Amino acid sequence: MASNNHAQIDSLLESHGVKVTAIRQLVYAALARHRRPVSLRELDDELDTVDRSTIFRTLTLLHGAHLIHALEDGSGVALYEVCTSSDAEDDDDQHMHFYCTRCHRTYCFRTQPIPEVLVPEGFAIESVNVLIKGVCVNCRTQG
Amino acid sequence: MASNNHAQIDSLLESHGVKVTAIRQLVYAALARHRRPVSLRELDDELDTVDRSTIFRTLTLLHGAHLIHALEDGSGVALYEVCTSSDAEDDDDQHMHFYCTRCHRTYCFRTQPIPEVLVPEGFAIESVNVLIKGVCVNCRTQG
DNA sequence: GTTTATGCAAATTCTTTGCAATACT
DNA sequence: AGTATTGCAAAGAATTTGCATAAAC
Repeated sequence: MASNNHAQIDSLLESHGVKVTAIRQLVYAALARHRRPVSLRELDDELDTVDRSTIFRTLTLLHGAHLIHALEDGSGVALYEVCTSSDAEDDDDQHMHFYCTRCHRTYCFRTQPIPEVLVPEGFAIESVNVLIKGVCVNCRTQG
Repeated sequence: MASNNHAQIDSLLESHGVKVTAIRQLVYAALARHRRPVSLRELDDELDTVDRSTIFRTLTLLHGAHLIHALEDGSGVALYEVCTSSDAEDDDDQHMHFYCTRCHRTYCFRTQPIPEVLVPEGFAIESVNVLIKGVCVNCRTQG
């Protein structure tokens, strides 16, 4: 279980050119605690000492520094998730996401790698997102 | 070029249990004209005789009837696109989308099929969306 | 005449920014 | 002092809903 401590987080931020502040530690740690994509609202509910706009700006900063990923699950809200690869420049820690249309929860499927995709000549790929929608196992057994 | 005429659209809607109205014909025809995902705003700009909330409700209806797909391109707005398979229940007309982070245009890549994905036991797949982000050929050559 | 569809207006939600105050170096 | 960060408030943008009118059956 690789729950980052603050020293680890500090060096991670610094190595990506992000100056360390208490709030940035908090936001990153909160993102790392979750093992799934979380929304700005969730983070704000969780970090009630920190203003939402500050969290938003922190997320934008971390995203620009390739420390976190941003994605959407089809519900219209942006979700954020820590990058797990050591060097996040190459987005090789991408994995699939599953959005349950019944309970509106988003799962990470890390068991299967994102397949290689081919694009026409001249197009440059920066990232690949795979979003599966359906009904999760909990909703199927309970529903 | 399979530009649906109104008779074709009518039977398509009816076969999916959607009652035909003039506005539904207009909305579906507009979606079919575009060969790419379009936003509610674009449709509203285009169909200036129709109210935006009516278009929204029509899109919701068509989506529920599996006549159109809904997707996001990472910009935060919902995009809609006609289903191309005859029987849209099985989403076998899914294709990849490419979002240019520079010009914010979304392309459809129909050349390569969506790869099969594996999900854990008990999860039911309804649809698979693949969103590639990067820089398109126009922006790369012009920029 | 009853049900359905539509337009208008406004509520809601989420994202983003301006600006003053605070903290840091 | 000067720069960067944060909080507060509010602007913007998109989605969604309530309700009255109009159309369809």
